[in-house]
Amino acid sequence: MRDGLKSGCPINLTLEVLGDRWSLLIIRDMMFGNRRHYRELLSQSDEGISSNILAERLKMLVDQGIITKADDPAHKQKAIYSLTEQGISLVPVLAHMGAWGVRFLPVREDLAIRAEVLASGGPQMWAAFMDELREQHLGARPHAQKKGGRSVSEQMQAAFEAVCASRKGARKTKKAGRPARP
Amino acid sequence: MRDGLKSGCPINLTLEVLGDRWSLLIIRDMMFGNRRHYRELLSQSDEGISSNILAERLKMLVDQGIITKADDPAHKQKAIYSLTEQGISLVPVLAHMGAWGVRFLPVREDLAIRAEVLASGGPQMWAAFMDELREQHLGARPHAQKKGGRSVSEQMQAAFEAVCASRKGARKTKKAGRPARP
DNA sequence: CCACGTCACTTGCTTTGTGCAAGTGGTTGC
DNA sequence: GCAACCACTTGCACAAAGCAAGTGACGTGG
Repeated sequence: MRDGLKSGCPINLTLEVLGDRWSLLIIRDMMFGNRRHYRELLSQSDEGISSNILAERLKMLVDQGIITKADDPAHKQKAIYSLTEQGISLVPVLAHMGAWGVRFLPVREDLAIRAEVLASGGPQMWAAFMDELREQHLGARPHAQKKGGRSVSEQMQAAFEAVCASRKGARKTKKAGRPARP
Repeated sequence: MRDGLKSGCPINLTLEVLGDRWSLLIIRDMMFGNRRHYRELLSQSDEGISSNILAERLKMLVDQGIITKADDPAHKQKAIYSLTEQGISLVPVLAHMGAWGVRFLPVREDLAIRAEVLASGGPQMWAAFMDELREQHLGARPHAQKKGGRSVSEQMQAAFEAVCASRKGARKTKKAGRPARP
């Protein structure tokens, strides 16, 4: 079953590519954490991926056309991994998975805030975020106005820091006037 | 990995529940193929799940609150599995995964048509489909008008049969389309 | 009322995949 | 020149997947 496909069903094929414990976490880190190097993905991962698994998955994701690998011009032994359009197209999938996790699973508040922001922003915000990713990963030109001058990543980051601050201050005013999820 | 959570990130938690090769396929069959019994899930699966894996995953999905198990009143030795609201909430995730697969992977035309219909219908159609699932699985009352009198499952089924018919023109039916119960 | 098929699983065993620790050879900064 | 760093690779233990066969409760026809 290495390349022997169990069936041509789109959901099955998607699962054969991404249906393991690590691939989507790597993509998540590249998308939301802006990790572009092997070492960053290895040591800044919240879940502690091991080096052989990371190497194998990166290779597989490159083979599948979900990411690309390029030399870092600033550092000969480093490689830069970038999302392709195919990888960027996973934003809605990850957004929905995050929203589902936030709603039904015991998530940690600070780690959930990005998913909440993204979920509450809806498809419009996802599209804006995908444009930002195209800029960062594909070198595309920005073609959409940023709402209020803040990028989606900045909004997520700000919300994250706000939650961290309010957690630290135990009983601080909640700054976000963001609509709570249903 | 047994119960030890790697992190409280919503995407990671979702993957710990659903990030294996079979769970989402079982849910897909329950959603789109209306398989409600162990035997149906076992023998009508396109991918050929084995009995022990199916039994284990069903137990896990029940534990996670994604499905429920009940006695079949018509047949004492049968059990009926139903999606919970938590399971039904996976419709958008599956819809996006299907759409992604259709766009980027070598799907088989006839198996992809349902995903295409659902993707083109957008969030509105997903909501309608979720209402139909609430009827079938939770015994909820229909509370939305069906567009043109056709349910979403009927629309998907009709599109599937249309594709099968046009393929049959080219000689043979490979994988006989088994009609899902309406 | 009993033989036989069906039901939802279990069990035993082999094959495959995953995860950790340690190691590799090349590169960079001092 | 050499220690630290880089992206991996190797070896080995263990967990999960897969297959075949088995289990006992149940249902059905004669």
